[in-house]
Amino acid sequence: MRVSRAAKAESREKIVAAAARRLRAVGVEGASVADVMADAGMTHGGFYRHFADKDALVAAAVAAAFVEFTEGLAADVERGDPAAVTMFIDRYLSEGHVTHPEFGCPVPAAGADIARGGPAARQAFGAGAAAMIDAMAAALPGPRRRARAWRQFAMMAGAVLIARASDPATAGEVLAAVRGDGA
Amino acid sequence: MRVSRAAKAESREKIVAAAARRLRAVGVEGASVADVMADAGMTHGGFYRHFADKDALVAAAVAAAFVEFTEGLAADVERGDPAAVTMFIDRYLSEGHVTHPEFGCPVPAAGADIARGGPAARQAFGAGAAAMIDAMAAALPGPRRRARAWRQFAMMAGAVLIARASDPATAGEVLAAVRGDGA
DNA sequence: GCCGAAAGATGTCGATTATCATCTTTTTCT
DNA sequence: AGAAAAAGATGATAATCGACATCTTTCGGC
Repeated sequence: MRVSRAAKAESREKIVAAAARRLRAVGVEGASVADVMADAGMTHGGFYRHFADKDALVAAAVAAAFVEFTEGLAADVERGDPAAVTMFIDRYLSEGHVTHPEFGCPVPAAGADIARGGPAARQAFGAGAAAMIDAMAAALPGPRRRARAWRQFAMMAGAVLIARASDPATAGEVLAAVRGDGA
Repeated sequence: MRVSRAAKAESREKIVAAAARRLRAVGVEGASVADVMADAGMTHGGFYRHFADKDALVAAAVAAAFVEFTEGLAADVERGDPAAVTMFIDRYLSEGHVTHPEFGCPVPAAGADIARGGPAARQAFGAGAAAMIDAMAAALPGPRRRARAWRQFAMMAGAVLIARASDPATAGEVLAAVRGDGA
């Protein structure tokens, strides 16, 4: 059952979107090819018409996850909203982000998995993170914006990672400490 | 071939130490029971004489990994070394730590895996992280030590995670930015 | 309109893994 | 000392997963 060019492109997008979500929810190894294809509304058979192997899918999914998660920030920055970074920080440290990694930042959700993977995924990961820093730095006032954006972002990613992996009391403590930082 | 009580305790320690290392190197799912037992110098058969299931091993290994990684810091703090935190930070952000997760901090190496695991592992993770913050805060001058320790630690963990998962250029940028922070 | 090509379905295969069963051998308790 | 218990070795099992083969059906080039 061959489909049109447009339908194939649509299929690929569905696969990548499904992988981007499932990858953040259950990790790279937990996101089986068959499960991702089922989420995309297909069977596992057609997978290798779109990707050479699972590594290629992971790389594409990481890139898509960064774009999806950064959309809001990028739009606010583009509009010149002076509260763009503050709103992004609040969202990042929100309870919703901690409890729903499948729609969240790829760094705490899949960073360690990507670190163990191939260079293609790491390239996509680094590019996605750098793009996010571009947006943050553009909306930040004062000097040394880029270094300050990296530090702020690293702190948020670490806090969400610790909060997700800890008991509720410890999670609350680290989130409160990082939320309290006015920088 | 039954062994003595002392030998059993020694076996258990070897299993936990091997799991703590392998868990940080290849992740929870990558660290198979058989591999861990082989690292400990045994076959997979005796595993369930020590642990109810793999989750129990992971919880014990996470606790051991925190203790092992925090040993140096805790000793320096105990001795009253004023540079204890500074030395810990330098070690945390060193190239050796980035490239050798098997001996490093459990947060960037296994945090996401623990977040997806059972409550026993999360309890051990939170307790280990809190103990690390105890040591840092005790050696930090000034007010609000505990919150500042959490922020510093979250930033370091996030930076190492990003560095490991990114291309070399991006990794160098985030590490330089976080190293440059005098706090 | 025809024919080669290919997207996706169905099925399979080898490898891996957590867990359990059994057996041997040595320890520990009485 | 003798008997029961158990640590660890060996082996097996059911489930899972990545990857590939094959088949069907439709698309795209002529």
